Amino acid sequence: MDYEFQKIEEKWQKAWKEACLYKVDIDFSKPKYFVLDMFPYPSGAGLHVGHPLGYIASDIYSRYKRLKGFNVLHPMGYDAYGLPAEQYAIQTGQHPAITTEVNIKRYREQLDKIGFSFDWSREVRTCDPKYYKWTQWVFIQLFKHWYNKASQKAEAIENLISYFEKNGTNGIQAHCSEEIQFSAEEWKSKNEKEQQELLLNYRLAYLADTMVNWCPALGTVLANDEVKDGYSVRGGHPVMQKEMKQWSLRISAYAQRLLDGLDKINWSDSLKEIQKNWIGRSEGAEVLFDVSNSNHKLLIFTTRPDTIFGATYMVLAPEHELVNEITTGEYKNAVSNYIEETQKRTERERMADTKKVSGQFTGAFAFNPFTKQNIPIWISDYVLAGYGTGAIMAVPAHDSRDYAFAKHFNLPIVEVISGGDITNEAYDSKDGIVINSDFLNEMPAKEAILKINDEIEKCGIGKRKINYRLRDAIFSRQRYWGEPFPIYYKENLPYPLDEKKLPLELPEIDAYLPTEKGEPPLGRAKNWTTEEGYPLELSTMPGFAGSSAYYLRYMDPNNENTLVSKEANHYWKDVDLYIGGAEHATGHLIYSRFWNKFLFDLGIVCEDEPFKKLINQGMIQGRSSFVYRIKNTNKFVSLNKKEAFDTTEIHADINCVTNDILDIEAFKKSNPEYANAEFIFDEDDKYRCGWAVEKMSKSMYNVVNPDDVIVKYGADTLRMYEMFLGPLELSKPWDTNGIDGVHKFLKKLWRLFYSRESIIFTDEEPSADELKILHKTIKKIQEDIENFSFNTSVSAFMICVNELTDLGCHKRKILESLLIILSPFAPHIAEELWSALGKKDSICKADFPEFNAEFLVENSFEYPVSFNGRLRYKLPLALDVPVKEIEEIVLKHESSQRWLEGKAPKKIIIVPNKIINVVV
RNA sequence: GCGGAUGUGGCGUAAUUGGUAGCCGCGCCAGACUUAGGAUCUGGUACUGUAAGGUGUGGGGGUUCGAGUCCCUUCAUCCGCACCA
Repeated sequence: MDYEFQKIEEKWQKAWKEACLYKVDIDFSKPKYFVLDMFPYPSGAGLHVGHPLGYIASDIYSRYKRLKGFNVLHPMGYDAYGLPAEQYAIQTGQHPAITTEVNIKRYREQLDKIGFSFDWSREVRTCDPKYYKWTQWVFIQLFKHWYNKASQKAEAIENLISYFEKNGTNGIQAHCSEEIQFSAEEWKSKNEKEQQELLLNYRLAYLADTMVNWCPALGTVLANDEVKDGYSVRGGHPVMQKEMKQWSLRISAYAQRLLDGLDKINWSDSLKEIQKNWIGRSEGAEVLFDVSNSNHKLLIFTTRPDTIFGATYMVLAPEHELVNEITTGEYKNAVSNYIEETQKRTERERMADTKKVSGQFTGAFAFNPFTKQNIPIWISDYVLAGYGTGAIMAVPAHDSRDYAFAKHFNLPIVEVISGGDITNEAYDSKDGIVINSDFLNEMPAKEAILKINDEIEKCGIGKRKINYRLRDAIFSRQRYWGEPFPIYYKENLPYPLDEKKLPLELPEIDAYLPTEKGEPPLGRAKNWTTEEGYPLELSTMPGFAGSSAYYLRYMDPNNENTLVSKEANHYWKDVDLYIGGAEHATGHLIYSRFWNKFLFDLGIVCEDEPFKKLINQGMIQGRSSFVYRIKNTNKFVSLNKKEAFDTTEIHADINCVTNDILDIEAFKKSNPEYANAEFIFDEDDKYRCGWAVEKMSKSMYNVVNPDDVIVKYGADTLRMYEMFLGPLELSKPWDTNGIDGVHKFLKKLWRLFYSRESIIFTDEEPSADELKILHKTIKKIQEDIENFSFNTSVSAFMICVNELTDLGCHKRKILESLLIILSPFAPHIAEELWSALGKKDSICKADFPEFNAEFLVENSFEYPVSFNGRLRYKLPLALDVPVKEIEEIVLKHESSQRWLEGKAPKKIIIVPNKIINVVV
């Protein structure tokens, strides 16, 4: 009887589906466990072998947890809105919903073949109105709430309104776009429109003019994390800065909580670090500088108030609102020229030459409140409008950027912290003693910061301030294929739709392009208004909208009355294990933490962090193969001989290559260009290819499709080989050649149950050796799974099966346990052999075997005996030999004589049951 | 520039957390069986040397009886951020 994986896998996949084996419900008799995968965007290319890596790992863990008695929620769905489907629609006229449907179907087929234990009854799709109803609903809640810094949580906008009615802004601690002040009377005297406008300053979802990353080629706005080096991440189109009225989410209100929350969650250090940097907290002070001969004051932010005596000039961002007002007559032209020039430069150009110093004096001076000196005010694009206050006090002696600027424009440099050599470079460090600074002199810099902050606050010229780099998230996209905003406009002001009207469904349009007026595609929709005739918002939501709360929807996917019921949320609580790629560090993973915290404030969810533990799986890279064509010929030379020729390296399709040997016939057929190719072979008449590890992609001809692997080796082999490749978190190249080893292992396992003719297991009692092998493996597998070290589990299984084969063990008591611990990794073969043992119920319902340490007890130990740390021979001894006696045995041992050379040893180290080391 | 991660055979990797470096698998070499096969099985395989031995975990230094593991330093690769005051 042979291992017919195709038949077996088909049979059990069907049986599991019919039995709804993986369907879960709330069950208070069992502890819950929620294992989540980052749901895929169903692209047209289908899955390649790298995509399921994380899914396999999470599936193994889910299956393991079930065997351990947990009620495991392990759902899957699709992040179905997105640019590629829309780009495809623009090109072909095909509705993106159709493309998406087709792609989802293909993904599902591929996923099903791998034998995952997903509860598909809970599937979500972000483009499904039943699903995005709740995305829209959360948006309305964000619109209807503001952030109270006093209570540190989101509160209903009605509370803010009644506060304004009583006190105006007096004493309010609200997170807002702009600090504004008005009295209760002023508030009450405003009309509806004016009040609504003011409220946008506080709402957590608000409409405002913002500088956005505009991508003309895609016709839309992009979030910061969707732009890299001035180009769009998707498509690589140029991105420019543009001011537009856009929806934003006030995520900055949650900056501190997002930072604090990182300490409570079990994520990798690198990922936490990325989020910390992205949030970018910095502690400092805001200080007001008077502009000389004027009533204007300049507010600056600094993290080094201790160096204020060294502030010899000031710099404003070119976009700073006071630039025009303070610039003196004779400098007006020069200043406006400079501003014009910086605006012309794209973001990318600005980043490309950060070393180039540029700036312009405004003619104005500011008064340094401590040195009592008038210092010149400059503008320069090295100061960013979007950070802090858009203005700085420049301390050239202790800030490298200020230093470069001062040197370039010949501005004074005054040393105020000792420890560096400011004739050469700025001394940026906080290690040093304050000098030239009046009452701060002789203090360590760190101490001086506290002292000067007190002084600044005492004088009323400023206050301590914490700044965050985290910007509010721009939430509008001028696109078709996304969630419509549940917003209509009355007198040009936004109002939320009645929640009972949700979902607001995406309308049909005649073309997936902007209108002639330059409106977004929804401008083409007919009757895109409320029943009363008010126009609806034309933008749609961005990609991260639908993924921000999907894990909550899985808890209660069909609930039509609420996002997630209290009952479901209190049972499933949060995601215990989340597996996905690190590329979402500053996008999805920060937005969904924000949404979750907001929903937590509203009492809708009971945990304030959504993902307790998170693992980033590494990327699977491609292993490309190369052939070497001699220039100007159609002749290819083998790797070993290529040095003698002038060659061009060309990607060969990896389907034509086995163990780096080129299949000549297949290669000739792979491209008409090669049909008549000639070859220079190695001595053994083989053509050897070169290789390199590269991204897996069509253009490199190195894509491996899981379907092909499954046809040839089966899903169980694929699953185990993906794990066998190496540690989950690491990137590693895929090399199909290695898969044989794993496949052979499964065949060898099969041989423990079946001979060529028949089933051969026995009911004999297991021997001590067999029990030892089994329990050693149980222990190892359990530890490995809990540490997510799946690669070492696979080799432990191989060792176990090798050893049992050597002992000729076919005993039921051993094999049963082995199958259970293997079943998370290779569920099909485990289920098949389980039923062959006569079991009626699925192996998924078995209990993970208890490890029993008694079976591992040894009665002797083979000591490695070292001389000066070098292993020389081995000495088997009983476990209970006393140290004193071991010493004697070692010294008398004939092998020792050679290394002692007649001398007495200086020292003998004996670690019982570990090692013996003789120091000579 | 700042922050994070990773460096071990020809390749993917392992090492009980300071105690026998190279487990498991690929590849390679040799052999067995055989309708010579991309099947199966057996043995070998870090480097060097005929051998005894010597060398060896990116490089250099240190702590220790003992270091892949700890400390200092340096190099390389990858990832993130980047004029963030």
